[in-house]
Amino acid sequence: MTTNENKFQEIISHAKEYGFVFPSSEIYDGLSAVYDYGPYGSELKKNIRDYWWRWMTQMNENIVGIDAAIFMHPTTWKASGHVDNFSDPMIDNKDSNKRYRVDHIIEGLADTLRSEGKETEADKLLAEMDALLAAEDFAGLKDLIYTRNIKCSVSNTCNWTDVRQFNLMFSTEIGSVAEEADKIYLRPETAQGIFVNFLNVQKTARMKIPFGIAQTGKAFRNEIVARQFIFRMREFEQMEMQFFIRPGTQKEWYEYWKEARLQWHLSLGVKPEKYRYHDHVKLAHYADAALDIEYEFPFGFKEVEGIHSRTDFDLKNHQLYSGKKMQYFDNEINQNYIPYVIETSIGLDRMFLLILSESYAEEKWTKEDGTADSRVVMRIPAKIAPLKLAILPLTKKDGLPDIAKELMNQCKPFFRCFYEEKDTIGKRYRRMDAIGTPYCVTIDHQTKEDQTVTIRYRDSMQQERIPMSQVRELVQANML
RNA sequence: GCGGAAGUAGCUCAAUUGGUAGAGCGAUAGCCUUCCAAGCUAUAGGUCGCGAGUUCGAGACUCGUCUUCCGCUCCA
Repeated sequence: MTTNENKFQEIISHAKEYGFVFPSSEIYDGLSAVYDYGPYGSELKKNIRDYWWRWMTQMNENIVGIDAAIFMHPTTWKASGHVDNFSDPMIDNKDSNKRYRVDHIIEGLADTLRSEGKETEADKLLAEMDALLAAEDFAGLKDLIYTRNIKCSVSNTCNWTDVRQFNLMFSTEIGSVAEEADKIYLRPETAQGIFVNFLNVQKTARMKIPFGIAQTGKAFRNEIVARQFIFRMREFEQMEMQFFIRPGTQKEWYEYWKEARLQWHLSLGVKPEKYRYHDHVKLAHYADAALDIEYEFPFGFKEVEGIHSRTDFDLKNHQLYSGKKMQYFDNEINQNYIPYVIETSIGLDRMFLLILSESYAEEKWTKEDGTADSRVVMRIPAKIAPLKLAILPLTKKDGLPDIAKELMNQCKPFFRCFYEEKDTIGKRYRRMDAIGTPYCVTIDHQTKEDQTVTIRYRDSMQQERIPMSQVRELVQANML
């Protein structure tokens, strides 16, 4: 465990030192739990996003993409249930100025009762609380806290404020005059942008059920605690796909996407034993089945992607709130219905962290002359590596840089290349290992005679001589 | 949010009892022309996280504050 924690620290340091991830606004001491992606990080993130996008849309003829706005009509979030469910009643103690979730302090009392053997009393208390929460009876909740004499653990007093709703959605005002009616939210999930466009997409792209709509984009949640580097951030990017299906077929499609999405992860060469499914016991308000695909991060198994069977909850509610029919006419069975939905939702930032965790390695070995040698290598899969190819003239004399630049010009329209003539060749290889460049090509004096170059492979450190004319094809062949 | 720890150059760390802020690595430029880091020369880079206080004098002591990490908490 200790070594894993160290490894996590090393990954974070490495990410900063080599231009993958910086703390946001670092010159102002940073902004808590907000991060910026650097030169190599932004490339890697883009490549992960593109790889997902191609796999979802290009490789599935029945899935199309959209790019919806972050701002949405306020009613969207009433229909989706976020206004009611994405928030928790809170209460503040006036003496200590501490804020608590109401259900937590009441559950705390129930636990105390249980530990005193008063099981039935504890159950009765929780039942009472659930009824009040369901009825949104905030005054009743406050009474409950007072009559049970629940005290603040800091000030040890009962001097409470009223119970208030604390929303986990970020809000802002649209328009230059701040009025209640103009209050809008930053989307807490990208999914709703897909649901409200269901009819537009289905009609314009002439989609037939079953079909999917994919989208990537930023979402915002005002988490009480955001931690663990880029794992839990208040601003994050999702890659989501909503798959619309005939009601009653949700079980089989749920199973299908559960398996298909794991295959996507494995296609990046991640070891299968690092993944596991985690079925949700407590289901969210919209779901009739849900699971997480978890990855073993240095800090334990954590969710990377969620597969949710969302039923017709979202479309049905948008139909209710908007008054627009969110229906599909199915020719095969000659019926109108509101489609059911299977959602696959993956956190791009989490996937990024997964790739860093999986790729980062420190290697040590003994050289032929008996001295120790080592390197830090990022074994990032070639298809998503920030740089694909480094082109290195062995020396900067004898016209070698000219040949190298010629190869550079041949390759750079097709993939990201990097040119470097500074320092010894070994040092340049190490630098490329540290940012995960899968291929290095060296131009030497022999190149001038027979047009061959040395290609060096990052993972094996093996090298071989190939004709310079084959470099582009070789790299491209390994990018898919 | 609570508790604990930490913050000095890009990184890792020094600086005696409170007395002029240093090294290695890295970076940049040049030399060398070398197929797996750590050869030579030079240069740049720091209001010691920030703000007060004590003191003739603070990187060091005191208080506050910010940030990060760990644990708890939270987590659609």
